[in-house]
Amino acid sequence: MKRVTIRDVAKEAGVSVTLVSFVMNAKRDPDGNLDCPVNPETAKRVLQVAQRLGYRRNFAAASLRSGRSNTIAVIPNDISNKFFAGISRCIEDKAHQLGYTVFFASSDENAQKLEDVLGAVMAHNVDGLIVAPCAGGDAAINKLVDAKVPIVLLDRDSDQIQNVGKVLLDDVEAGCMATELLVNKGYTNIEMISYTLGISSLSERESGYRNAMTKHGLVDNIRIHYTTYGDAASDVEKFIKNSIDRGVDAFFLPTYSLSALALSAMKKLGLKTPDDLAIVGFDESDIYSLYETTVTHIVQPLKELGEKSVELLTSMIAGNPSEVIILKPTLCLGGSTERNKKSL
Amino acid sequence: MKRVTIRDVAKEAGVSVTLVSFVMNAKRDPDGNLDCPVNPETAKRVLQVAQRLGYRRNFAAASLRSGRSNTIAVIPNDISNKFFAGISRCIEDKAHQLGYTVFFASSDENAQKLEDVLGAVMAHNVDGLIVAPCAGGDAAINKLVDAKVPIVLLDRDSDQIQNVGKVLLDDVEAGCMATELLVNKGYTNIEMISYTLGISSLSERESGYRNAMTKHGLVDNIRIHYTTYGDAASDVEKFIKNSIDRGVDAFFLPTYSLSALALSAMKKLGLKTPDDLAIVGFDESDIYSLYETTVTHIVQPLKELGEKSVELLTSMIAGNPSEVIILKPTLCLGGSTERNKKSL
DNA sequence: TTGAAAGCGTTACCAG
DNA sequence: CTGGTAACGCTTTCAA
Repeated sequence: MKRVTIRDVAKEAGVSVTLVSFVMNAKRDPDGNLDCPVNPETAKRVLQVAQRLGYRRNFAAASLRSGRSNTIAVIPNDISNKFFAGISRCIEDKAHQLGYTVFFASSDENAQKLEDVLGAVMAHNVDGLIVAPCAGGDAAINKLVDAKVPIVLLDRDSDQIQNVGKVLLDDVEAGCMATELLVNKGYTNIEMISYTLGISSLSERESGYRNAMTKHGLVDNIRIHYTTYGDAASDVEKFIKNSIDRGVDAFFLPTYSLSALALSAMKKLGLKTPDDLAIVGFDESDIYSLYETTVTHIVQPLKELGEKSVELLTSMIAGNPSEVIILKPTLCLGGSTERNKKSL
Repeated sequence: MKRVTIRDVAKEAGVSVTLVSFVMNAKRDPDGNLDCPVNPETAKRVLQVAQRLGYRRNFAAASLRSGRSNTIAVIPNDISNKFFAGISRCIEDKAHQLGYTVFFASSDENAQKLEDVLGAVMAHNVDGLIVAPCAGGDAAINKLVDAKVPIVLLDRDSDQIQNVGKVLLDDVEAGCMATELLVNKGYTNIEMISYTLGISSLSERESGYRNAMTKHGLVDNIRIHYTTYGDAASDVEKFIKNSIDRGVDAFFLPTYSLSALALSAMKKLGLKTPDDLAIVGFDESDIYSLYETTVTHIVQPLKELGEKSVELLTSMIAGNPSEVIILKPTLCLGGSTERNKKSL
């Protein structure tokens, strides 16, 4: 079961390896014709022979020679988290469609691990990277930027990193949207819980919250509680418990995990939404519709985020300049922000 | 910014490329010493030079020459679904730890797409595959088995595929466990909803249900409703609605998505668990603890499934024989099966 | 313990 | 339009 090489095809078709290489690399133009300097007759014969022999290009050899690998790497903090799992699927589909195969590796919000996996994927000659930078990871990423590796930052920005493509959510708008909805529904004592992760998406959602509160004359009520992944479960419960005594009437949770923890804490504490506390959550999940009262939440355009990042990256790989793409969040209304109404 | 090659290192260290290659491929033995036929002094010098020059192996070249790539591919039906997203993370961590980089690609329960992505990853010389076979995908997988590609079947079995490793859940036991719990709690009119997917995990969970019902003299109450991904939402609601009239008192849902749909339908229909209907769901999710009544569910050992599959695959890549590993599910009790009790 | 040299399968370059 | 041939960077004999 020896591997069929370009040489076997060439011999069988009675042409040179060069011809075969041309044909195999040719793209079909809109008319379905091969776009290469080869006699169509010959090309067709080569194609048939290749098909018959079961030839498949050896990417390792092609990569070694050409420097390109038709491979990209996607590095989120955790591929199993809801947001990235969804987006990864969109990335994968788009990449496959464009002829790329994709490596996935999680950085774990850990700069050292990020550097590790960057090293690992670069050793495989990936043509480009889609990365969600974690705190402290700027240096490692910049090293690759300097080495001219095409990179797209996804979901998180970093002003320490220049000359890369960016596909981001308008996080300020997201925070603003959530807060203003609450204000418009009559809530005033609105607080927020966030992680001390040092990533742009969170800090911008916080800015959005602050801006909106300030704009509506609620600057004195601004309060953001901070926690970490490890302590989140107990911290969130504590924050919520204490807040009730202080007369807080609404919480904005800027990530899915914080939203789930908040709902869980409320259930445990016997608090109801919206009666005891209004809630605006983040990202999509079954829990928002299955919770006793449906939960209002901010929705990110996953499909677009994923597809745009692949499109931008491949465009950069092809030599085009980097771009910054900012996508808009949308709001999905639930009962958790409907003051004085019992909702579905 | 030219790439540092083994030659550069050799020249700089004043040794031959062979030596450098030896050193770079040597594994550290338990004492931390390099396990290769090279003078320790020389080895150390080479290592230092490599470090200083920032050398990193070019896997494309290594792969071309050696036939190995230090790459594996993981092909679930959908990397964004809850179960596979979780397991992918475990696979990724273990693979990284063993020095492998991993491609992910979804088959979409589509035999043609499976064949596509198999072709794509094989062209990249992956050393082995972890696959969750979809209906009709046996032929494509068998072609690779015949080509001696090490393969581990994960989560789903197929008796059409021989000579591969397998890491599976004891799905019969899972179905049995769920059913017997319900029987022991006093439920007798227990039904099940499943997909017509033609995959082993589902059909074995059905067998478990049937076995348990039969064993407890409830053979006449056996009833499995079938649906498809596309129609699931409306079908599940219909099944549940009709079942109430027939006096059904419990449902076993053998996947996460069916569980979520069932809970959603019940909410919509104003049915309560366990009062109107007892529920046993599948896989882990926040919804089971956040639902009005906590939901009893079957838990798969994700971490073990992921890690074992990587360990088995790498062992097979190293030339060891294939194995079949069957892991046991566990039960997580909630209020949804507590007849006549109002639970947390 | 060390080194020279032969490829691995492609693509890129240069001729015809 | 077509074909020869030299790399690409590494691993792997084989010899010293």
